[in-house]
Parts: sequence; structure tokens; C-alpha cells
Amino acid sequence: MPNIRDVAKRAGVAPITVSRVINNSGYVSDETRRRVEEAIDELGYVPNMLGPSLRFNRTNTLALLVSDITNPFWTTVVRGVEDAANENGYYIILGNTDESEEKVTEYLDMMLRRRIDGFLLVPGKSNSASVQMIREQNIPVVVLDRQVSDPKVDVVRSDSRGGAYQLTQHLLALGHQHISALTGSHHISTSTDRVTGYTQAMTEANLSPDAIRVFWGDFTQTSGFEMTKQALAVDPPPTALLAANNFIAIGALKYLREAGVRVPEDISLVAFDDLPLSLTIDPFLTVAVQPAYEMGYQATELLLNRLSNGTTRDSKEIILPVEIVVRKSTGSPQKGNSLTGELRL
Amino acid sequence: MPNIRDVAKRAGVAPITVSRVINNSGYVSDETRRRVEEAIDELGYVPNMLGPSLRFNRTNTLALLVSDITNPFWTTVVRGVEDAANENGYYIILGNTDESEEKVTEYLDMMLRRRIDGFLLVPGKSNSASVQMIREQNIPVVVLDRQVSDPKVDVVRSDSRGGAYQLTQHLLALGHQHISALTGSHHISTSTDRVTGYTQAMTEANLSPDAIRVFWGDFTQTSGFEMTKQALAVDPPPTALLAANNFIAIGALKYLREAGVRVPEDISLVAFDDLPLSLTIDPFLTVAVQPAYEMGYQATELLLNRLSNGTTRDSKEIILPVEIVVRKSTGSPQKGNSLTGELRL
DNA sequence: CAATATTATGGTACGCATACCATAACTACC
DNA sequence: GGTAGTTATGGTATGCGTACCATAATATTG
Repeated sequence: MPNIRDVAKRAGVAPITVSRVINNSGYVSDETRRRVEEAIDELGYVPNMLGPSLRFNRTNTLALLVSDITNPFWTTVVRGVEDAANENGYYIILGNTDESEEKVTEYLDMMLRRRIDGFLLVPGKSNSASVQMIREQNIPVVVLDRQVSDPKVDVVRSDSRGGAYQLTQHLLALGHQHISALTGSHHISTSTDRVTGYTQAMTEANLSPDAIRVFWGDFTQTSGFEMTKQALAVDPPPTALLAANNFIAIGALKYLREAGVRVPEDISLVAFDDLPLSLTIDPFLTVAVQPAYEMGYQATELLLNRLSNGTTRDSKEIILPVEIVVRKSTGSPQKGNSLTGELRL
Repeated sequence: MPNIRDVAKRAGVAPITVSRVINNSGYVSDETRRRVEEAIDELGYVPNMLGPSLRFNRTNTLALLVSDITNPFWTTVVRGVEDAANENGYYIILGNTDESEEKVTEYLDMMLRRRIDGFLLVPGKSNSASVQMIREQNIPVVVLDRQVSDPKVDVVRSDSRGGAYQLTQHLLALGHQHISALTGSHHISTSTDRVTGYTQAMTEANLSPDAIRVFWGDFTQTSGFEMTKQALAVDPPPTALLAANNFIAIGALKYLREAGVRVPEDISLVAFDDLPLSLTIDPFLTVAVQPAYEMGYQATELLLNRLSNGTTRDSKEIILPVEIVVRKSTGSPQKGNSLTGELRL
């Protein structure tokens, strides 16, 4: 592979002049530029970024660690990150962590060895060691979607508490009193925040404290299935369910379907996260839609901002609003309502 | 940030000895190892891969260019690539190309500048200039999912022709004679291959040539919607549809639903690509499932193989089999059959 | 005991592009 | 005509880890 010296020799100039042609910097006469460009073409020269990267410790690369790209929510976040990065000349190294702190640590090490300019990451736990590891190396980090205990870290997340609050209020307004919340792990802030929002709405409605029923599991379909089974076994059974993410909602629907419970006639269901519209025939679920793309995009902009303006500025927490989309999975309790929208996706 | 010399000084050894400790290579006494590790911890030293990367032209990084990660098919491919890469100490730089050759070219250039070890890519067109560009730089490439004109390029794809052939046969066996195929662009091999399989099955069934009805659009929901509208306007109308990918199938279902056409009572529908099971309450579509994860995984293994064994070996085309999953979207034509499975995802 | 193998450590050169500084020719202006 | 600015080009030093070769001490073998 030819290097800048080969090109320079061929064009009869110094390497630095070739560099100037490539980067459109400094002064180069038209004639010289022409000769250099000719030499570049003839040799098929592609500059080696590793040189300057090593020299100036700038790789123009960001690390992006998400829990599982297979979840359409994260997919969309990734897309937002990528687009924002590319628009600014940055590229993305991707890693799926499957919520495992061990995998996070392993990735982290490899990313640091590559001298990534900055990190976008979703920590497995709120008191994540990973964020600390990065901060020790003085690399900018932006945490996606979740809160962390370290108050000096930039975070971009959506309003989980508020969204759950509104979803619960929607159910209360319809007349529901027995609402069960199905959520994820205790360690994940989105999981606990959504419970907080639910509890807040329930409390404000002056419902008896034992009306508050929270089932803790994880953000998976099977867990949603199991939690729904448990929730329905309680006496009196709930007339509405709040699923804390899309997978839990699907698991809930699966169980309800098997159990012959109709939605929304027999039970109402609200959920966090929309299902991808590109795969949806007839949107059915009443949901709190998180601005996933925006989250990725804004997090990246925040990170790039840190990169150019240094780490001095105060840490920033961007909380994106959540949009409640009322569709066909909710109705009045008991006798049902006129909505007979079939259960469709 | 400390470098290997700082560590060496602190441990009272030469840099090369630190290197040996880090990489577990050569001979190091226990005592020296202990001292070096101590120094590494104290300084929080993380080796800088850029040094050796520059020196030996190996970045342990692969470039992965897919059309759009938002499509669950690609998401799964990406997951397969990532897992295979990580198991072998490689990492992934990701790019979404949105089927635009321009974006591909731009990414390509940046990836080459980063001295990526190898490429995994989905070319926009069959006669893609991008593949040629990479080959000129002597970087190994594996093409994903699609055929390319250059016979010397490694390809990992699924059996589009065979899958479409089987899907069509399934419809024919049910007694359908008026089957319309809804497919993507002329330029994408998966699109044309699936038409070929369809045509082959129709021809072998000795149906009159004008029974073969192909609608060309693209792999999107809106295109599927439009093509379905056109397909149904033909006289006599089709009793079955073959959608060449998941988005087209969803678009078709949307139109059918709006038009009040029931599936499978009034019309049968088969499709390429499954919808993600994690988001599916009740799988409904009869589909040809592509082994997306496998495709990514095997393509990566093939690429890594090339990397270690050189580019001398003959080019290889791996064609993965497709699995036909018969579900509830297909039945006998006309009077319908007993299957009353509702349209669910 | 001499010869060979093993263990342990170190010096040097290398890969690449560019920031920084220096040089020099030419132009513009009062 | 001298000073300051503009245009054009080049030399040198730098960032980092390790392959390669060299050295030397210790252990092993016949």
C-alpha cells in the first residue's frame, strides 16, 4: 500500500504538500494540486488515519454500547447515534452488552485501547463501575436512557416517571382502580422510574396503598408472560395492566390470549415503548412512545460537544418528553366499552 | 495518559518487558511480572493499540455496512457478525447505507483510511463499484445476502430462489392458480432471485405464461401497499400473494385490511423474512425464514478465515438454506378453509 | 566439564501523517 | 524603496508498542 511519501515522490513535492492537497489546508498552487491529485489517482493512495490518530490522539471514532440491538428501541437509538456521528465526521464502534457488566467491562477495555474519542453507553446497573472506569481515563461519556449514581455524568434519557404517570392517569380516568404494574429489574433506573410514576399517580388518586401492585421481573417477553399470570391470580384481579416495556407487553398479550382474556374488553393494557411501525399492520397498543432516535441523536451531539469544548462544563441531564398515544388496548373497566378493535400489531 | 515507557520506568524494567506482561508472551519472572502489574494498576495504564496498528497494519476491526439496521432482518445479521467477531478478538465499525451507493462510497473511504482489516457489506446494486474499490486496495471483502457480478468475491447469502420456489409450490399445492408476486428493485439480486423461484414454480406447474404476474417496487411497506392495490385490480384477481420481504408483506396486509379482504379466507399470503418473534404475539404469516444470524456469523468467519489464510484461496459462495414455516396466512383458494386464525402478529 | 537448552531481559528501528517553524518569492501599499 | 502581507513549499520531530536480534545468566545433559 502506497504512503504519502510515495505520492510526494511521484508528484515531485514534499509529503506535507500532499497532506495539504488532501485536507485542503494551507496554500497549494493549482499546478501542484493537479500533479498531486494525479499521483494519488495513479497510485490508488488512501491516507492512513492511524498516523495522525497516534500522533494527536484523535480517532474520530465513538464507542456505542447498548444492551441488545435486537430490541427495536435500541436499534432506533443506534440509528440516531450513527446519523449524528456521521454528520460530524465521526464513526461508530458498536457493542452489544446483553445487560452484562462483564461484557461491558471487556468492551470498555478494548475501546479504550483503541483510543476511542468518546463513549455512549447503557450501563447495566445504576451504580455502574463501567462509567467510573471511563471517567478515570478522562474520556467523555454520555449515558443513554438510564440514570446513574454519579452526578457528574452526562445523561440523555426519556421521562420514564412522567410517562408512567400519564399512562396510569389515563387508566384511572377510564375508571380503573385495580391496576397492576409489570416491570423489569430493580437495578435499572427505567424500571424503577416507571414504577415511581405509576405509584405517584395511584397515590394521588387516593387509592388505598394495597391497590398498588408492582411485579418485578425483567424486560423480556417470558418475564412479561409470567408476571401477567401472577398479576391475574391476585384477588380481585386487575382490570388494567401497565407494562414497563415493549417485550413485557408482548409477553402479557401472549398470556392474555392464552388465558382467553380479551383486550380491551376484559382488561386494559398500556405499555412503554412503541412497536416499530414499519412492522405493524394496525397499531393497537396504547403506549408511551420514547423518542428513541432523538435520544441517540442528542446524546451524540452532547458527546461531540464535550469533545470540542472540553470536560470542564457542568454535567448535563437531558430528559426527553414521552408521547402518550392512545389506541385500542384501553377501555373502561368491567362491562367493556364499544371499542372492539381486534388485537393486532 | 501514561504510556508503556512510564510503566516501564516505574517498574524498573524495559518497555518490552511490560509488553510481554500485557500480552503474556516470552519469558517474564514472577517477581518482575508482579512489579509490572503493580505499576500498571497504579498508573491506570491502558495500552495504546494505535502504535502496533500503525506499525503492523492490523487494526482488529471489521467494517460492516448494511442497508438499514432498522430492518429486523439486518439487525439480526449484525448481531451474528458482532458475536462472531468478538469471539475472535475483532470489533465492528457499523454503517447504514440506506441502499445508497453514494453513502457506501463515502463510508468505504473512511473505513479504508482507518485501515480496517476486512469488509462485510451489502452492495446497493449487483454490479457494485464499491466491491471493486475495496478489492483494488487488497482488503478482504465478504458480500452479505446478495449476489454480485464479480465472480471472485466471497458471498454469504440465503437461497432466495429456492425459498420463493417452495413458497410458490406451497400455494400451488393448496390449489392456487392466480398468484401474484410483489417484489423489490430490479437491481437487487434477492429481489430478482425470488422472482426467478416464483416463475420457475409457476412454469413447472404448467400454468399459462400470463398467469405469471410480477410487480416490481421496493422493499418497503408503502411499496407493498401500492403493489397489492395494483395486484388486486387485475382481472381475474389473485387468490394468493407472494411478498418478497417482510416490509412488503406488512404493506400488503395493511392494504388488504383496508380493502376488507380477509387472510386467508379471501386471499392467501406468503412472505420472505420472518417478523421478530420477540415482538410477535401470535405468529400468523406463512414465511420463508432466512437464517439471518447465521448469515452474519458465517460471513464473519469466512472473512476472518481470509484474513488469516490470505487472499489466495478461491472465492467461496455460501448459500444458506431457507426454512418454510407454514402458519395461518395460507389456505385453499375461493371458499376458504377451516383455518380462521385471526390476523395477528 | 563442556556444550546446549532454557529463562530472563533489553536496544533499536519501524509504520504514518501533520503541527510547528522556517524559508522564500512575490505583491501591495504608503 | 522599504515594510508588511500573501502565496507557496519544505524539514523535522512526534506519538506508541513490538518484531527482531542480541545478551547473559542459569539449568540440563551426556
